[in-house]
Amino acid sequence: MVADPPALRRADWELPATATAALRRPEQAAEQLAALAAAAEPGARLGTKEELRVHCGVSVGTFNEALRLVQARGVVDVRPGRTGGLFATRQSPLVRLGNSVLALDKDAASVADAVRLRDALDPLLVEDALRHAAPSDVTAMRAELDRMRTAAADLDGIAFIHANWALHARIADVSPNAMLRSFYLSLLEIIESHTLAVQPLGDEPLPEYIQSRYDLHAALVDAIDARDEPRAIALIHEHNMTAHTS
Amino acid sequence: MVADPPALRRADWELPATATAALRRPEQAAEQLAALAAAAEPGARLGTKEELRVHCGVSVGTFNEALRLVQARGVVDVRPGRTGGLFATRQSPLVRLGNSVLALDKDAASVADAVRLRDALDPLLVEDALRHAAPSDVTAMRAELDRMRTAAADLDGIAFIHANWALHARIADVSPNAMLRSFYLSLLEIIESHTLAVQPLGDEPLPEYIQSRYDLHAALVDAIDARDEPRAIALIHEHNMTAHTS
DNA sequence: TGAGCTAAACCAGCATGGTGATTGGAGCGG
DNA sequence: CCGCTCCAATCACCATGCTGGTTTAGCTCA
Repeated sequence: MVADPPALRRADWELPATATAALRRPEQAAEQLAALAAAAEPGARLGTKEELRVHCGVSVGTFNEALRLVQARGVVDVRPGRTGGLFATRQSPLVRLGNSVLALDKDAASVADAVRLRDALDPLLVEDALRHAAPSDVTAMRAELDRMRTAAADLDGIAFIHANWALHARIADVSPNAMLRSFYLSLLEIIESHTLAVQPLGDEPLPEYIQSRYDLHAALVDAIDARDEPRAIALIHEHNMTAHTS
Repeated sequence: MVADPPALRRADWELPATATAALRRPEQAAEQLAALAAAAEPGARLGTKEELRVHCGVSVGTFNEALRLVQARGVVDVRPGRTGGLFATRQSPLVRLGNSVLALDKDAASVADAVRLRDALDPLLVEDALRHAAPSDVTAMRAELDRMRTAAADLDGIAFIHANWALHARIADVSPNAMLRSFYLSLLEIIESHTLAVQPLGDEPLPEYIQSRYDLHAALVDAIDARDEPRAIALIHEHNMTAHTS
């Protein structure tokens, strides 16, 4: 039995360039660890750091980096002491959701998809706003409404749509559902980062379109303020039927 | 000017136990880096590894771990070469979404919230299924439907609801919208991990309730198969008005 | 038997020093 | 002026060895 010699030079560890590209060693090791953890029962002991480090074939520092990554992903748990080591963690669905979103390809987030999702979630947020909006929340909404009105008067489409998003964000802020809030706000960001200006649906002239959008949102905030649920729901549906931003 | 001495012993680096708890040094350093990156313009050079390592007051290994973390979060970018170093990155909304979900408190995912979200997304998935379902997809759906029927015949509520979820997952699989798919499937997982059995709405006896749920889903798959959009939409709305699982 | 101590096996940091790749500027010859 | 080579800065790994905390198996002893 020969102890394998230390990998002092790069050639000793750098595997053939084919298909290795772009993935650094810590990430490779992290993948191995994640695979190990996924294959094991939750709570199972995977081994000591040293054992697994050797198994991954990396140095201490690199292994610590890999470990930190999988730990951040909530896939493994490290425990000290005599019976310590690495343990597979039961992955909560929420963590899986986070990771699956992170794993999503960058261009997987088409704006059209995001808009569609946002439209589906809008009614929920309006519902929540109806139920939970405090006076201060409504005040914040009206402030954004003012910005929209100013932008509409200036015919500044860019400012208008930004104020519009801000209003929707204010509405979302009211929801007690953290998941919904977080997701909706991110959708808004996705849309915002790809959208340049307002654009009416069909042939309606822009000033009239902006004005009608403003009126609709003002009515929505009024309905929320008045706790007029049917009206608010109707308005948000109209909102999503007539909007078109690109 | 005195060069500060090496921190050879633990007392040299371990700051007073108050308020430090639970956050390891690599995470602390990662926070510092993230703050730096957030304060800077996207693309700005934050400094060399060595400079920032000293700024964070940690050792090389620890700093590398911190670096790997913020890199995984996509907030910084490390570049080699003479003009290399750390650079602030423009964080994509999708990455922010992923991180915000990961940051969500574990108990933030109440089942009720998840159910509400799922119900809001169901119509979108049915729409997508109507548009994109291939014959093989429908076959898969019918297989789950069979499992539901068997479970219904056995009056096995557990098996029934699992088959039901599997059917919904099949429907979701058809959607070309990766974000929607991913999110919906995770919601299903959240619900699944907290739900024990079917429970009818109101006083309807269980066998009849299960039968009616089966009929509804069977009709839905038929409508998808027949590309009968109005009917499918109507069914999914009925689905979400009458369901109650806990 | 049971309470208490010891020591082994872990992990978390630290420091130092080395090889090799990547990058861009500086200098030089044609 | 252009292209070439060379070099300094910087990163990505590697190896080794140290201090000190935590956990528990196992032993001792009343």
